[in-house]
Amino acid sequence: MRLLVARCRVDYEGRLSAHLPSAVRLVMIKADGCVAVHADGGAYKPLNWMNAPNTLTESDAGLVVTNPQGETLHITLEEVVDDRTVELGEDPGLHKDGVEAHLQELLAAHPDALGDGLELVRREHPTDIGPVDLLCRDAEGAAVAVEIKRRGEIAGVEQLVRYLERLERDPLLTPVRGVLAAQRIKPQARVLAAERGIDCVEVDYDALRGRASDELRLF
Amino acid sequence: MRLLVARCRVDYEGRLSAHLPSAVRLVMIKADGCVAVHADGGAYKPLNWMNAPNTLTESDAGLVVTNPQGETLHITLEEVVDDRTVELGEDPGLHKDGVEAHLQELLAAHPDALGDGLELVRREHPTDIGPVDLLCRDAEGAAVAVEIKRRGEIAGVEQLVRYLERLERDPLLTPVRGVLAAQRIKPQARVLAAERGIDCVEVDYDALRGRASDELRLF
DNA sequence: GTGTATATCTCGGGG
DNA sequence: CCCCGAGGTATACAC
Repeated sequence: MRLLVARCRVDYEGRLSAHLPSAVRLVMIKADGCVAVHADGGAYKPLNWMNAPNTLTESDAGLVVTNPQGETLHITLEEVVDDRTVELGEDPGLHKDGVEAHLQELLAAHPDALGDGLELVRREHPTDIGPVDLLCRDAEGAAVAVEIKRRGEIAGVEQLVRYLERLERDPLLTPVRGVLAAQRIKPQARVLAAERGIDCVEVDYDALRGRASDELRLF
Repeated sequence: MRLLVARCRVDYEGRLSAHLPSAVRLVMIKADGCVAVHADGGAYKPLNWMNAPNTLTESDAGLVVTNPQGETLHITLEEVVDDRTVELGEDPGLHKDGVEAHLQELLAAHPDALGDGLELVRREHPTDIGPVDLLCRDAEGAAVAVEIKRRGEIAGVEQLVRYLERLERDPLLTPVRGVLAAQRIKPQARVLAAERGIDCVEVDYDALRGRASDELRLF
């Protein structure tokens, strides 16, 4: 990784045009060739960048980065403050826990957390516009489609409505009830869900995980 | 800005849990206090980060960053390879051209690009859930609501459907036709738009800009 | 502050 | 390869 601190101007031409007037900034060039120009603030997003794969040419004037789509990033160097290269090596990568996939696993194992007597029919039940997270049957044998989100927002309700439209057309399933399950559901999503006849269930991730490990302990 | 290159382990606890095993990485600490941990590849997104505002405490063991929401980032330092601080100063900021706002300007000036005989009534026509990008009348005097996107996706169709629901309630407007205008429209968005009776128009940004500059040249 | 819409989104998965 | 969905999305802006 090369860390170049310099007074520079930057111009990007591609999906849009973007220009940075002269200032001192950090130019980070990674081993895979990707380039990012950072100011001393503004979260982790760079002011300007070019992802790999690209071709980088350097001259006294500065850097020109071009990618296969014909986008260009021109970095005009006016004064180099610091320029060093460090060896980082391969990164073993990030391990995440607590994303939607885990919530889906837990709810597939414990569908009754979504309603008494609910039983799983299948996960990722396919429709022609994408898979429904969980398809269940309730105690009366009626079909229940479940959309799972970490955070329940309007988009999640609309997604479930689209699935329900499709599922209702299946004579083996109809009528189909809809359930939006999330760790937190926003008030506006609740309002829209109510209008569309969809039930909302807030799920306690830690409690579910606790149930899962309790059961493991029994065996 | 402080650029710390070190063998480290990183643990984030907050909206999810994320862990990085030991490796050499760049820890970037900006003047506003935000922290980003970068590997030597993978575009501009850091492996782990903590945005400002936060509190940063440092010891021999490493860094602990905490934000007001109670999220924590632990960076355990095992071996410091390099550690330097550079002065960057205030950044004059980025100037952009070619985003959705510009497409809206161009289409407001040339509504007939969306359909023969279309005329603009107003931009950003207000409804109680937000403004419609363009409200037009067609050659027969019927109302047309236009939603403009750089890329037409399902969310854009849903957005337009919500606006149409509201506009239809206005006796001076109803019936209202919907048009989704974008530089590119994805297949799934087309399918949903067709079901909802919404027209799709792909717009050539460069051609529109050419028309605009042609007209300037006439005067 | 919440809510809404955008983004050169990035990133990963599936066909 | 493209399409699609998720994200600790981040960011700007209106209310």
